[in-house]
Amino acid sequence: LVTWTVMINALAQHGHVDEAKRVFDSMRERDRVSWTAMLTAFVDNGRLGDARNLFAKMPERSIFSETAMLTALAREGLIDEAKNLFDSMLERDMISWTAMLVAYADNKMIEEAELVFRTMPERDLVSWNAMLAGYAQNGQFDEAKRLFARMREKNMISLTAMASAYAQNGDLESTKKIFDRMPERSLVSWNTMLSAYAQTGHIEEAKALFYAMRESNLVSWNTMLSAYTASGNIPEARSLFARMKEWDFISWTVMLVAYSQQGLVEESKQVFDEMQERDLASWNAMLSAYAINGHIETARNLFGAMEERDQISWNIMLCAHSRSGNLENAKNLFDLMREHDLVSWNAMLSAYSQNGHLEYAKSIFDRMQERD
RNA sequence: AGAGGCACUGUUUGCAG
Repeated sequence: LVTWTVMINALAQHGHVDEAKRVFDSMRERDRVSWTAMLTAFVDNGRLGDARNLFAKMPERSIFSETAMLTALAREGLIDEAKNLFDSMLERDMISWTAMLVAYADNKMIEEAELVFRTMPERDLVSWNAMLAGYAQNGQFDEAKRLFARMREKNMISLTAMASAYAQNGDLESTKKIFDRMPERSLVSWNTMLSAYAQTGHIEEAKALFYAMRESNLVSWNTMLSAYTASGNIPEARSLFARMKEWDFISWTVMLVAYSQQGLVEESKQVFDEMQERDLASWNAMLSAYAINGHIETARNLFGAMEERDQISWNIMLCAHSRSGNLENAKNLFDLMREHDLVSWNAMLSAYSQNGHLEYAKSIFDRMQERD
């Protein structure tokens, strides 16, 4: 039984989910461990539907399978379902509480995450790290710093998370200070340092670090790629892109955006067309390429052709109309949107002000729930 | 002896910077 379960894990880790499922189906007996192993096999390979079916069919749930399912739901943005599952759990341990914390943080619900962190019965280093990363990833830099200062125990992950928060804030010096003082560094830590150089335009340092790294992965290559594109160095970016062994959505999108930022929409479109598969962010990037380069009609058509749209897609169109002073279109879009975030409100604010409706702009401003 | 939680890269936010 154990051997078979190990097999499922191994197969799933190499992306052979269907093989894993065949092994699972052929097992004479299964225990809770093998059920959970199969569940995470689906989850790790992005098969939420299968994971749900399996979860529904499980003879007995355990805290393991429930936590795994909770995380899977949250990663798909199904935070309400994740919360319901959490509430229905018969027992919860530190891991499931932390999973719930992360579920909120991943869905940008930082206050809820905070509440979980404060109310959970006990916290270990992972919980602290999760809260720290939650702050950092949601742009709550001061909160991150404060929490970091309060931590009585820190490991490599805590240090890397804090370094990353500094990097995001453009504070190269502090990032480097943490990095240099780290007792041990993982590839992720190195990538974080690389990213700090990239974001602050220190190309030479980025390059030196990149080539000095003992090992590198796709994230390192993508980061180096964005170091070049962020500084407008398309030729170097192209050459690096050509030397890459593998590419993911991010690599392609970085190139697409680079062209768009130089006003080279045709080149962006070429990149887009060369992509074998596209995710929503790459569609949005293409949409934005048209929108910010004055091809609003083309953007509109693309928007209409998209199978899936998120808040960002809508904002791109809204901002395009707002920028071009088309108040009516902006307003229509705004009314059609399900949700309005800061970006959408700002776009409307700017549209009204541009058209001389200052008082109305003021009234929008007063109605905004969040401001920055 | 086998299963669940944490860190790194891309897409939207102005006539100011």
